[in-house]
Amino acid sequence: MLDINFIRENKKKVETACTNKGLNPKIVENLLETDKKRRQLMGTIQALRAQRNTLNDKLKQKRTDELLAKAAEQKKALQDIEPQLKQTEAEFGQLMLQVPNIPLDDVPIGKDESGNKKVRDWGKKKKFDFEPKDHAELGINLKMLDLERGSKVAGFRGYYLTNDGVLMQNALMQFALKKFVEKGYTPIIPPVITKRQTFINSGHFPWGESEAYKLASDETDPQNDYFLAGTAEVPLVSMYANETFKEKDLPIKMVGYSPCYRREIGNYGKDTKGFYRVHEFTKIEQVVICKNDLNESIKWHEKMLEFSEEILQDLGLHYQVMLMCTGDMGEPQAKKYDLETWMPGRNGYGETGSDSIMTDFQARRANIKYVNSKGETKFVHMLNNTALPSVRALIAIWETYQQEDGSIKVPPVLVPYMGKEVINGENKIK
RNA sequence: GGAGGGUUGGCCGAGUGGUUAUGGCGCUGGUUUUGAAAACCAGUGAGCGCAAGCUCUCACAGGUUCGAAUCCUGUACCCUCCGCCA
Repeated sequence: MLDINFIRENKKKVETACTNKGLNPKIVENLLETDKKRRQLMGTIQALRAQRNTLNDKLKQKRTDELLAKAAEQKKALQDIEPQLKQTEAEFGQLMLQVPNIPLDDVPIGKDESGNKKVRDWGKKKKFDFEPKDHAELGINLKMLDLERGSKVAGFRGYYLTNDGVLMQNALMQFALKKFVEKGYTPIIPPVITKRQTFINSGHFPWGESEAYKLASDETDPQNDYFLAGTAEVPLVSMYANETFKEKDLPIKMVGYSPCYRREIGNYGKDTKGFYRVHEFTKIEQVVICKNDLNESIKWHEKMLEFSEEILQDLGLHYQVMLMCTGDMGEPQAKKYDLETWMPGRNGYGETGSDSIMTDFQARRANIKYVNSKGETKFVHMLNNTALPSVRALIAIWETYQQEDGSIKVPPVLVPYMGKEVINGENKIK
């Protein structure tokens, strides 16, 4: 959420942000009209309430029938107009939630992924002197993946991960967690069954509601609806909702470990081969809370990216860093990098992470503040970045580390976590 | 599932229908000091307004009342106990 004062003073800028992010800029006009109406109603009601309070002061001292009659009249006048304000404020609140964050100045303007800019890459595309297989074939041959039974039981995009697939996923998660704990992050397993407000706080709602699995519904109050989070970012952003930090306690560095649930409703028929795009996976996610200072946010944004790159480098995976353009970055973000890892089976890159500056957009929604050294209360800045996702990391590793005999070499950093150096379909560990 | 008790400002905590929501801690500014601490003075929820000032705010949402932190109803959450349970 943006500051309404900022929107009033920077109407053009906000409209441009809407246009560049592919949203209808008309919402800004609607919002400002509703805001005007709301403030007029507030003025009228304030005057009426002032009159009422004066009357009540008099009544307190002396009760007369005349005063009581006047007071009853006052009450009626207020009762006539108050529902209008209530309605207008509800509309205002809904419109405020639809205004996106403003992209930073160095974000390229573009409609879709073709507008993204490559920042750098690391490593090289793996060359094979034999015909390489894709992850599905490798996984099935080596008894790590069962897609047929997965879809029998869980439907389209269902999968069973088995044997060394399980060991490698756990190895990856533990490897990444340990790295972030060493860097001073607090490891957290958050709840992923969370309330509607949690998704609004993180900025996933209203835009992404159809992407989340809805669990329970309370017809009397939509605030009591429960959804499954698609990333640990959702519960981590709200962990400190409605709380106020002291500046000396910042930054807060969290590394979440959670399952992730995604309906993939807008991606029907996309990436149907193997288990590249699935409804459930696990992920290690970084969330940082820092003070309200853009330079501080930018510093953390780069640092968080570096940490995620370090993991891919340790795993020996070739990747590229992309700076997302306005049309491909999502409504709540101010700037976003995607990390794309080389996957030989796709003969292309696949997204394995995204690193975002949220400025105070989430903090306003979640009401997370801090008191600075001057005693002023401000909204915090928040950032998030994937540390490592399970499924797509497995794909990149299997495909990159496959050998001519059909086996897969375990990346050296994972050997201590897996207890073996080669995956060859035998279910044995050292 | 059942019974009871709670939710007040950055934090603690008083307030059971009627001035301006006690008090303390912390924080900010000032006085004093070589500097600091201590002490003392002032400020310290939000909005509107140049200002005087006005309005809102006691978990959230309704209701009763001329008037609600206070009474009633619903919801969320926390605590204690009973039952069930991996």
